Amino acid sequence: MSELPKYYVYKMRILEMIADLPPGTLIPTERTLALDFGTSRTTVRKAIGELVAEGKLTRTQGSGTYTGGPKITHVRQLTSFTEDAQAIGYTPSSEILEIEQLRVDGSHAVEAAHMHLAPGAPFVRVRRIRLGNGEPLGLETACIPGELAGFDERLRERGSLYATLREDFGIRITEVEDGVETYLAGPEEVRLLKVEMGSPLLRIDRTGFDDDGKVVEWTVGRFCGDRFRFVARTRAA
Amino acid sequence: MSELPKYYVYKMRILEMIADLPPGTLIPTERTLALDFGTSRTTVRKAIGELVAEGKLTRTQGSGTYTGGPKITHVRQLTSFTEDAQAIGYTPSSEILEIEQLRVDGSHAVEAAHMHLAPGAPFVRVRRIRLGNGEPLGLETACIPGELAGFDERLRERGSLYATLREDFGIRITEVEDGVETYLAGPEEVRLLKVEMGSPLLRIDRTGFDDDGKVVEWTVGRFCGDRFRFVARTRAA
DNA sequence: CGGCCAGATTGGTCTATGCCAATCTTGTGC
DNA sequence: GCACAAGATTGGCATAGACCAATCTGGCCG
Repeated sequence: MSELPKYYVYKMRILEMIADLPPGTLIPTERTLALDFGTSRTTVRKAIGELVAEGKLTRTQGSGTYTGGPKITHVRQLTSFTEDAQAIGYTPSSEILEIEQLRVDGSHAVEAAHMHLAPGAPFVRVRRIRLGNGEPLGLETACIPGELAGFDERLRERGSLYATLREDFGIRITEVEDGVETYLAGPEEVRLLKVEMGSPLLRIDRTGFDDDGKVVEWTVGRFCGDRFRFVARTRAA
Repeated sequence: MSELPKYYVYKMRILEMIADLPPGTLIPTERTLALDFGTSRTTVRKAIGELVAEGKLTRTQGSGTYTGGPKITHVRQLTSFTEDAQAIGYTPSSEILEIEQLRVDGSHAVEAAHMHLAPGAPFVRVRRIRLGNGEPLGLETACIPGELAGFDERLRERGSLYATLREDFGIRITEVEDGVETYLAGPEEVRLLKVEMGSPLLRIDRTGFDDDGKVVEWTVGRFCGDRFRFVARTRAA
């Protein structure tokens, strides 16, 4: 017996098989591969499962398993998703799920902590799906402290959160802090982002400050790790 | 039957079980949990597997499954691992695996592309394990274009790559671009970082530029997604 | 020709089971 | 008491098979 697990050996063999295939190519079925390799379907599934998590394959129940495409690179500087996505050359869009004007209560402990808000303080919460070229890339929840009259209509009109804050409400974000960590997809992400249960996501949270160092934005996004790449460029002081 | 997969239901039940437990607490065995839940061990393993990938549990063969600790946050500005890690309050260290003075050949296609080097051009490659408080956090491979005489000794002496480049070789990095994406652990990461096969990692690549915009550093790191959090802070122009 | 339905195909989940490898425990012999 | 070896425990890997759900295909019928 080899030193490596079988499923990992097959993973590498499948990787070779698909290396030169164009994106979207159908590969043999799990049952076929199991027969070819002389192993069980369970083992093949584990191998394919990792390749799916890495974005090299995609599975569709009832249809088959296909090769995947290249990653989309996302440069995030002092701009927003909408603003900088356009500059890179893919078409960004958003689907608004929910806009609410809220007041801090017991169920907003996390938000309140990040924005330094006392119980009862007003804030706006926006939940959106982020799309690139029509494909869902991530799920983003943005919170802005304060009471913003007519925010709903303004945002739907402009499309860009940052532009709306700047143009319509005079809120200027001059410094941001981005945090990135890994996260595994749960039911909500599966449903909205069309990823597999348990596939790794990038959890990106952003805190935006104004000139006075006050927190004027707090956003959490869960982006597909296999379709997304976070880039930050930093200059010397 | 519920709409959610069983393994996901059990994952949540286990999550509740361990919510209030201190880090390092032993939880029941997989076989016990399978009996308690009235399900198979395979299903319990899948549930536990995801919790492990998220860093909430750790498994040790022959010993048992234990609750995990909180994440370490890593702020990365225009500094290096060594330099900024100290500021946060945990003890960073490195274990040098390999230092080589190389020349670009066919096996260095990726490195050559990122550093804009022609075949035959010299560069130094350093492979290190990054530790925080003695625990392995990541695996980093740094490449620096050029022929750096006595680099090996200087680096081992100083410990910090950036300090060595700056103090001993007059190389100043004034701008960096960091990229972050997800990655799954393979055999090498399993061996060196003590993570599970297939667990999600943060793959962080950094390109460093000097005043002239020339690439003077290219680094790739694979950091434990469950122990690591990447933070970038950006100011307005 | 177009629309619809039945069956085949394919991935998704789960079970039951076996053996291996790392670790821990226990007891024996010195 | 201590060291070491044997056995028990625990997670790691793999198998074979079953059933479900989504999808696709092909043929029938209007």
